[in-house]
Amino acid sequence: MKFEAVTIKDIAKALGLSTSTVSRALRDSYEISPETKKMVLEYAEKINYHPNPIALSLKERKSHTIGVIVGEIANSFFSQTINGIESVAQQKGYNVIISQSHESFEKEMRNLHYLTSRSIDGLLVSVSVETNNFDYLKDLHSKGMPIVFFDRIVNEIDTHKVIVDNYKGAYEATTHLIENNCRNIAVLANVSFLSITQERLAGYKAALQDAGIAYNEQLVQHCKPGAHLNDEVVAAVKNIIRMRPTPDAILGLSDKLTTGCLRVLQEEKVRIPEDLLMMGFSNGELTDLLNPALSIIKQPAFEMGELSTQLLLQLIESKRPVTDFVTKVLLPELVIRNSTKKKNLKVKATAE
Amino acid sequence: MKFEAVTIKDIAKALGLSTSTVSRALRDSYEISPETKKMVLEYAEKINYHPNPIALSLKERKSHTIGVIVGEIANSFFSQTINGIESVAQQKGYNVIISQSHESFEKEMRNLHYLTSRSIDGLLVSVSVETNNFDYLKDLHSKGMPIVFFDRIVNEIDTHKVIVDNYKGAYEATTHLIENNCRNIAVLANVSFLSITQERLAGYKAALQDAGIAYNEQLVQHCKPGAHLNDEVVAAVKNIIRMRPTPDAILGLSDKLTTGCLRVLQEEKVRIPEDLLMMGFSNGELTDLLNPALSIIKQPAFEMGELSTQLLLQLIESKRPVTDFVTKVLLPELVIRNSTKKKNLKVKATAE
DNA sequence: TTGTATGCGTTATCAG
DNA sequence: CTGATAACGCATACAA
Repeated sequence: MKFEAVTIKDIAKALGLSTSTVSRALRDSYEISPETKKMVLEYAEKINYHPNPIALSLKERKSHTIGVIVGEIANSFFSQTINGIESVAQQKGYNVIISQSHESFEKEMRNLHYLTSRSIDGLLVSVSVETNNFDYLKDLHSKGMPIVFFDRIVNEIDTHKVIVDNYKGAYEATTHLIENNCRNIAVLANVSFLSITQERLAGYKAALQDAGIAYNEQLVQHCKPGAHLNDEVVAAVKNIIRMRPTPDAILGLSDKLTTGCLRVLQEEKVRIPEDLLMMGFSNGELTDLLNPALSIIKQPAFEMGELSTQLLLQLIESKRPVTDFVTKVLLPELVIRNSTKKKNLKVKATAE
Repeated sequence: MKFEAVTIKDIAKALGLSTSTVSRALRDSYEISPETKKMVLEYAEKINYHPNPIALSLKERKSHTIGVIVGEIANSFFSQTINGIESVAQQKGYNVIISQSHESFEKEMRNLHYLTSRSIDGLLVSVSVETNNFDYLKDLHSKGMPIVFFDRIVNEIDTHKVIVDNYKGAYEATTHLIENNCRNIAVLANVSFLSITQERLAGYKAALQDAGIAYNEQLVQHCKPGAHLNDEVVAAVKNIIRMRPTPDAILGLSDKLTTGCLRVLQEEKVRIPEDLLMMGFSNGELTDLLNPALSIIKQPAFEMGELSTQLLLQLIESKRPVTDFVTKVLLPELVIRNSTKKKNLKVKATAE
């Protein structure tokens, strides 16, 4: 009464052939006569035969499954990335197991253990905001597990990486604010050991420098991730709006920070763009519904998912060990809205 | 050089035992001497043995994998549901394969075929907005595939179902609008064959009736799903705001419809609550950032995911065929904000 | 208490 | 061209 029962053996028995002949016929082997092939194929079709993927996995020592570690599915950036991952994976016959770190290092480790114990063929990783120790990943990688990092990468591990040009995104956003006469641009950042924090901060600094504005460390507020992120953001934004002289703009360096900031500003009745300008990294669908409209730096999340998966599958399926690892850099899209009082201009996202 | 190589055989060889003894020792069988057990367990631990889940699957004829079919991961409601699903599944040692219908019947069918060909143990389904034909699902179910429906259920198939009390949610929201002196309440609905549409519409009608307000069919705008949903919403909302007498409120019967409506209202410069009141079903995180704040009916998505998964695993693991199927009804949470000029009151979500 | 043999579904390696 | 057999890693019925 169990759901699937039809195997190669059934076909063999019904047709008076051996299992090997059937197997070969199904795989369209050259050593099978056209008539036999036709017969087998037709019968298989008729009784709706499908090879058992588990048996195949056991034989091939491949699970056709890749593991994905992200912060949170509910984060728009990640759900868009996952769309990209699934579209490529499914097309190539791979399963995807997603696990969320919820931005906790401990949970990330647990997931990593879980995934590797489930015999996955490869790993797609965006490390949690909290992750500061890469020993386990290093160990995994050195043992031969194919890994591709995306977005929040681990520089110390030599493998394929896919990132957004965070430097450029932050540089352009900052420049845009400067062109709108901002001189005191405050920054809301994550902890500084995260690759994306470093890159975005570097872009910010470079833009200031190129405009001849001195960098003021006081203006950069770091928020520790984790359960208390919200509190951290509240405190940070309050710090910013109480500074003297009052900053004339805020730059949010991540999705969560940007929306968190908006929330606080709204509560504190600070108006955009009347009281200050704001730009931020964000992939949320609703940001364009926010009033006042917020200018954002949007990441090509879907493309990032696609590209990472392509690279990973390539790694998995390559016969020889790969040594020439690449780092792909995607361009973010600057979406300028009326909050910065300029007419709309878009920079399309393209792969480099 | 492959990643995982250590098997029961390795342990057996190293310890001079047979594989069956090792297997039994690892499974803590009563017929193995304590000393042997200890020895095996310690050695297994030492060389970091993990049973090969694929071999187990082949043996047990179980993949320990469940398939999930949802509309879109990027939809907050679904991503929250998936969180619930994964938390239960992972805890019980099950993998989750997610596939998105993107609200297309054809894609849903493709995914269904894909999933069943991957030998999954059970299926968690929320049918796409477009799905009008349940033959394949019926067939699958009749062949013994454990299925649990959640949110958008298929009434004709007799199995466990988990839904939100859509009737009540819509009833209370409508009542709330009526208490705020609305008499002409327009509705933005999905196609009428969807279970959730029917239930929510029924709640709306009942609330009108209980308040002695005549039901006016003209006020209900149905939007066809799919690629042109956005256009449909634009047209529907324009219809609504051009009606005479102008409706004094709009009720959005789904997440997409609600945010879509807000978008159009904003473009058309219709203000909430000055020009009309609005309430809607929504699970988006950002809705509380919207200005003016929108009162919403929020679904207990996480709990729904947890509960559905528990029921499914129960179905999968039960020895005898199950016949006493249940339909669990969860309560939505009404979040009233200042857009409807009443003080905040919350109805907590609880399982029934 | 432990070992031997078998099978889960498939393919690869030999024989014929 | 086709068939028999072994193997993938594990659990278990049966023997010892």
